[in-house]
Amino acid sequence: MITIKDMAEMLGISTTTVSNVIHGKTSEVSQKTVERVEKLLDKYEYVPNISARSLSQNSSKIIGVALKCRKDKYANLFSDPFFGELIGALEAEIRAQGYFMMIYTSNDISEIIRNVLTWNVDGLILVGMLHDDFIRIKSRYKNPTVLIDSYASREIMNYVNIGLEDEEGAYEITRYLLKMGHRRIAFLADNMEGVDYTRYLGHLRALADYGLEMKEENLLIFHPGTVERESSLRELYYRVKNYTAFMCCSDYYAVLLMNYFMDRGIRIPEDLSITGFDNNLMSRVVRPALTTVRQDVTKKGRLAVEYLLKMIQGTEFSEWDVKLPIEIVIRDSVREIRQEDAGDGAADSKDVVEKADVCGNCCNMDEKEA
Amino acid sequence: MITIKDMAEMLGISTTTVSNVIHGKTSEVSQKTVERVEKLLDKYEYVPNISARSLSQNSSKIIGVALKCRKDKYANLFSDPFFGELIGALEAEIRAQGYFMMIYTSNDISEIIRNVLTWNVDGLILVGMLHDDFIRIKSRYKNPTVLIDSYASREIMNYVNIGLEDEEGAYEITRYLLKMGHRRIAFLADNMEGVDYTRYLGHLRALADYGLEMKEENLLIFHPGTVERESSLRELYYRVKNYTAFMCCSDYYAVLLMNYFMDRGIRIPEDLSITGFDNNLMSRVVRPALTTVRQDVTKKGRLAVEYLLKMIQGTEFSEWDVKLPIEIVIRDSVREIRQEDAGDGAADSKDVVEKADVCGNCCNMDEKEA
DNA sequence: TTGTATGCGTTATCAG
DNA sequence: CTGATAACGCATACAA
Repeated sequence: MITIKDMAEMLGISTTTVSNVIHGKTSEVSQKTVERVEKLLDKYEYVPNISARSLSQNSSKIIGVALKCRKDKYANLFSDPFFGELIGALEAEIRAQGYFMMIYTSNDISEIIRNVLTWNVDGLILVGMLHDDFIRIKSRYKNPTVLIDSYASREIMNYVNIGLEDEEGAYEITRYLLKMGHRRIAFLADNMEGVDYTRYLGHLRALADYGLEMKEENLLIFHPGTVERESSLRELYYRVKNYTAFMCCSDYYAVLLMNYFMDRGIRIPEDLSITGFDNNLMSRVVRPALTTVRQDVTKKGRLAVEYLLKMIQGTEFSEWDVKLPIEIVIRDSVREIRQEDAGDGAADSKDVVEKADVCGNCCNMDEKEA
Repeated sequence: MITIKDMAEMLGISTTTVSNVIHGKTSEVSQKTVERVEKLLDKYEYVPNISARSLSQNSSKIIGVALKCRKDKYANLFSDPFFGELIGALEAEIRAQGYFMMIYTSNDISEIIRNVLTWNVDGLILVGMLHDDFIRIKSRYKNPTVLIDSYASREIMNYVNIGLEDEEGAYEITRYLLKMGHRRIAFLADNMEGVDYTRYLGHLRALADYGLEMKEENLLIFHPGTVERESSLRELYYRVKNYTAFMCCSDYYAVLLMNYFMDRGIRIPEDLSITGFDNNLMSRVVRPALTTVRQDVTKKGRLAVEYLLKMIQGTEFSEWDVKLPIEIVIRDSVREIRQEDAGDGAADSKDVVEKADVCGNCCNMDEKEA
């Protein structure tokens, strides 16, 4: 590892000159010197030491990406293809802009804060944070920050969020279910804050349009990492006859349920309709293909990086709330039911046969490692 | 951001003493001073500056993870859940060990080298590199390096690879297909080097056991990123009647093909059997569930980090080649055919109906961004 | 056109 | 027990 100092000594010139050549401040340097330096640069394949540069410039060229994983410690967050896609998009864009990406996944906000400060990252992207988390981080970390999929309240300064028309998406897909004749619809989420809560509001609005109220027994909340448990799935299975449709807050859950139910003889969509949210790889690959809400994850990632860099370069957004459009993707997981059927919905689900589970691993995915 | 110097000044003591307290070298410091320093540490929530530490220690606490993506520039590598799982496992383990992870995905080896050197990473994990790439990297980067899923030749020093019983896996699953009566088996891979080539060898060995030879038309190679193209899929579709089974080198491809074929009326496994490799999320979620080769991705990641840290701590492995065991997972994507049927295999595939593609996005996933 | 000097935050050596 | 000082590699203000 050759350094600027080494080369300066070799050529009998000062480090300043070498540095100037490296940074193309060639107007200040004689042509001869430039050539001599460049020859060495090339010969020894000089690579700058970022730590040193960070220290002297007080800028690290790192973009931190922090994901709060509310799951168990050992669960693998990236099992959900949504996160895989998002991380991939972020990485590509960050690199394309000449920055470096450092990921932190933790359920401990102080750990995230420590990491971000210790690396002196130039900017921070927070995924799926709740209001309080954001406040805590901002109280210690002063550099530009962009949120993805967060719903922090408006009082905060420098609030930039790249989100989705969540309310609209939930509204539209609920309306679709209603239009298809469904009346007893279960709403499944893993929390009642942020994104999921907003989707819940959209769900309510659609119901209201049809003069319906949300019944308590239709609201199914399973904390993150618990839906995958056999006990939860079994519970849902026993309650399935109460509904004609499940509306899930992610494709991940929808696909999980769909397979669990199908493996036990419930026909989708004949006995039960089901919808997802995200339009990720699995929703397209599963059969029957999942009716869901499309979002452009790649664009989400790219926009987040774009805004962040603008902020790093000095642009001030005192408040900015991007909501990417959604789109309903109708595939094959929802059936139309005539209104007179609606009353007894999955009535024929009494025929359900307890079948061997050919998908054992699938249901316990996240428990494997624990 | 308070620094050691700041605190030293406040207390009227030297930075050395503060540093000693921070690192628990408390035997050298009086009890009083320790307390005074700790109070400040706490009050100002001191966080060390890693750049400075890197510089003075010549050790960055960073583990680099480099993925060579041979796909198009804009393709998202993490679409394949295998990589998502692997990255998740690596991240968790690296963090648990008190290190930081920095990811580079690039098809340009020099770029990877530059990044690794510029950050002075303490250790490097290379995923899916070929022999030449490894040599190039090692010629410039001298710190510990662990390979994942590589097949570099044995002459190299400090060669540590965490791999799989690839040959065995391919052998077993091919034998299974043969046992089920299949004789006209297509072998689908995206290259003929490294992992895929080893799997090919296993495939050949199984065929030989049955006194069969590999026919040229049974070897299907599609370069990375090209299988997803409509044209490739269509080509495969037209050739499908020549085979009774497809053996794919990844679940990703298997699932891709399976859905494309099914959407066009080919019944799986009745008309065509299909197998994968990895046992990732999709293989479990798809229907018919995919018969495949199981590997423990989480363990792969954990082992890689484990070995790397041992090397960083000074253990010398002059050569080490871990091959994790595989296991055939029999699900529903392969049917048994009587030997007399084998001759005309997918004969009834002449009934195939060209159906609307309900899975439009799926096939062009990677082209969306291009 | 080139060089000198200084600072960034931390750790380590060695002397008091 | 404590402190002064140098060193890590780079960039920059200021001199020459």
